[in-house]
Amino acid sequence: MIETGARRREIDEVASELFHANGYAATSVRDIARALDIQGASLYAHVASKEDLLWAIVDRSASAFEHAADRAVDETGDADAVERLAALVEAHVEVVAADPERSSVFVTEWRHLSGGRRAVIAGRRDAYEARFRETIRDGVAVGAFRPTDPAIAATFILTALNGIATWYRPDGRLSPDRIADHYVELALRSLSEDHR
Amino acid sequence: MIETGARRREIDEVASELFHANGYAATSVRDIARALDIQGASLYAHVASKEDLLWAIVDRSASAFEHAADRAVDETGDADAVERLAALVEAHVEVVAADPERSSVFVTEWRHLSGGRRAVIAGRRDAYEARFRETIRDGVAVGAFRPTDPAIAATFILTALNGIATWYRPDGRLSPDRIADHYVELALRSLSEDHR
DNA sequence: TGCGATGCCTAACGATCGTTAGGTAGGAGG
DNA sequence: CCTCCTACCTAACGATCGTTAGGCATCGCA
Repeated sequence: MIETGARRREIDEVASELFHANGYAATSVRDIARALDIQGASLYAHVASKEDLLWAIVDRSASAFEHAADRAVDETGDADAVERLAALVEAHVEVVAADPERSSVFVTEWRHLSGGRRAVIAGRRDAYEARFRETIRDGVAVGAFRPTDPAIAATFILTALNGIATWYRPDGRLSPDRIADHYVELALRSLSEDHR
Repeated sequence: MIETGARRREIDEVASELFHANGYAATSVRDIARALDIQGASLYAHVASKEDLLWAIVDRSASAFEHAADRAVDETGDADAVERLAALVEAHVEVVAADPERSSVFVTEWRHLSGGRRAVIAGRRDAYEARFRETIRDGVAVGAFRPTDPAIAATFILTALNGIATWYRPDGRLSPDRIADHYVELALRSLSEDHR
């Protein structure tokens, strides 16, 4: 029975911030408790283990990316691969900007999950990456993108996208919209046909 | 007096592997010692502290990137911005491929350095990123690249490049040369003028 | 008025952390 | 032969780790 109350959500948020700032392994349960002005042991009234905290953050973030990609693909209908890739990139940027801490924890800390959970996340990441890869493959097939290795191109674009989570701050110079516009442009052009 | 003997180099290498695989904070001194078949305390005959180990790895990796970029820029002479950016990207890929563990530790674990050292590395990273940024700015100025925000473009390209360190394995499907070729192509096209 | 949640407390557990102290075995060089 | 040096050992330090046990106050609701 997973707790989902208001207090639990506060705990998740604080944990996200600290895991983002210092990393999962370097953040102690007592660090999280101190940020909430309670004792370390008191956290265990809400959480079964430290790893469960990480799991809650990573699982929710993975779902956010998946749902955003679902929505993006649905909305573009059966448009061409170029538009679908643009929608995927835009959706990804929006998810990151909506919660950069959680997203960055998802991207960088999921390896600290143990065993089965790590495998589950690895699978979901692969599936998510496959959407980009296959959209690129489709675009190459119909001549919308230049002939290139879809796996390399997808990894290139996705690692660039994930990098946003590590540097984006809501109070920074760039609005999420501007970032999304630029990244869509950079990603699409990196696959564009003519050049020079 | 910094030790540079053969044994110390083995220790650095083992530490690189473990910091890459599990992260700095999640790797104990005794983990490193076990991989060397010695006792944890014995490491302190070679190293002053765990953080000094991280520092040695990060400092050497930073120098590798800096020297490679120096060489790349020297060799292209006063060629145009397009060629200089291509040389920078290629050099970066080569450094990563030459020692992926060390590079990935450099990219992901430098925040665990304390105080002054972290600031030093932050500065060197900024300076390195500035080379990309200014090359892009030059290219935009002379019309070799489309008009775009050089800071965003540089970050886009560099985070994609750094991502290589996390997934590249020497025994993988892709040779360093092929990766470099593809990444140069992707990076240059992302900045190219005409499109569609 | 009583009752069960809810939310936090103190105290403590065994394990593990980075690190220090002090000692020993073996090889190189005078 | 003696001495220094390198490389490692055992033992232990105080701190901190994740986690458990058991108790106490406050609240909504019957």
